Amino acid sequence: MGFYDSTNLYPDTSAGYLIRACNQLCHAQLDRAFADEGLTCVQWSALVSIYFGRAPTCAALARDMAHDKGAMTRMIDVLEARGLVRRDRDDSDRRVINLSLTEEGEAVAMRCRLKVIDCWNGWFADWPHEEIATFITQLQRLRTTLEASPACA
Amino acid sequence: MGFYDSTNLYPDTSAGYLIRACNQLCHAQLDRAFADEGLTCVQWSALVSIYFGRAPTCAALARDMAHDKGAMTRMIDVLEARGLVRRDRDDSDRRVINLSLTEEGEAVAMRCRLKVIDCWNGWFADWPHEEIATFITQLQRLRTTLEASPACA
DNA sequence: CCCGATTGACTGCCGATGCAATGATTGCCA
DNA sequence: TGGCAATCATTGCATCGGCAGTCAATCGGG
Repeated sequence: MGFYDSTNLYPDTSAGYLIRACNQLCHAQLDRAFADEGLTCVQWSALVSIYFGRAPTCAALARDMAHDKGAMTRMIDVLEARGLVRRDRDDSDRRVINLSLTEEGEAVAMRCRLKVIDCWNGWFADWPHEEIATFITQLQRLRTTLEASPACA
Repeated sequence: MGFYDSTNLYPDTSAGYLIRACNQLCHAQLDRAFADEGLTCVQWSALVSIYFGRAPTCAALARDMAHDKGAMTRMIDVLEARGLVRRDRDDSDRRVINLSLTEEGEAVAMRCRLKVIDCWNGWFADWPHEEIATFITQLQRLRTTLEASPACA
């Protein structure tokens, strides 16, 4: 019935294993690429999420990035202290603190974005564009599934 | 030339962003699935890598999992203390310590493997098998590229 | 109108991770 | 043969992330 059974799930054929490895390697490389901006890969992701309006608040940002809420608060502390992010309490709902980028925050995020574009174009250099597109679509699909899956047996 | 440019790299279309999200979500779910065995997702990966002979030593295991070498030592400490992993100093090269699973280690790893198979079959339930296969192939390819890429501009 | 449930931000605590340095061992090359 | 580089395991150190708990604000049902 299913794709996997006891005869074909090995480290080298396991989607989870491969995704983990890709994430680790990509993460490490981007961290190095961002070093001269004093940013972390994760911090940059947060800036971009805010920039493109995916996450108006701290809790939404944590959900969007599948990141811990508490850790996110501390991370925004850092980014705010560096003058990259602004916190403004919401008028209609006083629990909420709205996030936005400062001018410098936008500038840094966009500079780093160019670096990321270069990295990925390098890694995808040999791939037909069509194949990249389906790969991205599949990742989106998997992500949606995982978000919807509350637990597994 | 490249696939990405300033007009199409967004959180929702970025491979890195999506891979990170999938990894986080999958990781969290597997951690919960392994809770009754007292194992972490990462610990299980280590057991499996050893089991299938991908990583005879601690350093090789760290490389295979794109994990920190120092952290790996401590992780093996834990697994050894629980009686899941054995350490044996190599005869020919006295620097290296060979790793192997105890009987209980094998048993735990295989029990967890069944859970992982169930999880992934659930997540891939709607996918044609052919599509899953190409997805895995693409992940392998990306992993190889990332391993070979020393740095990026 | 009030009380319980929910949501958002924040904090303390613990374990895990990444980095750098150390000591021991081996291999290589002049 | 002697010394230098590389590799392996290990260990501090600082940081980060996940979990649980707290407080404040909002929402919804009786």
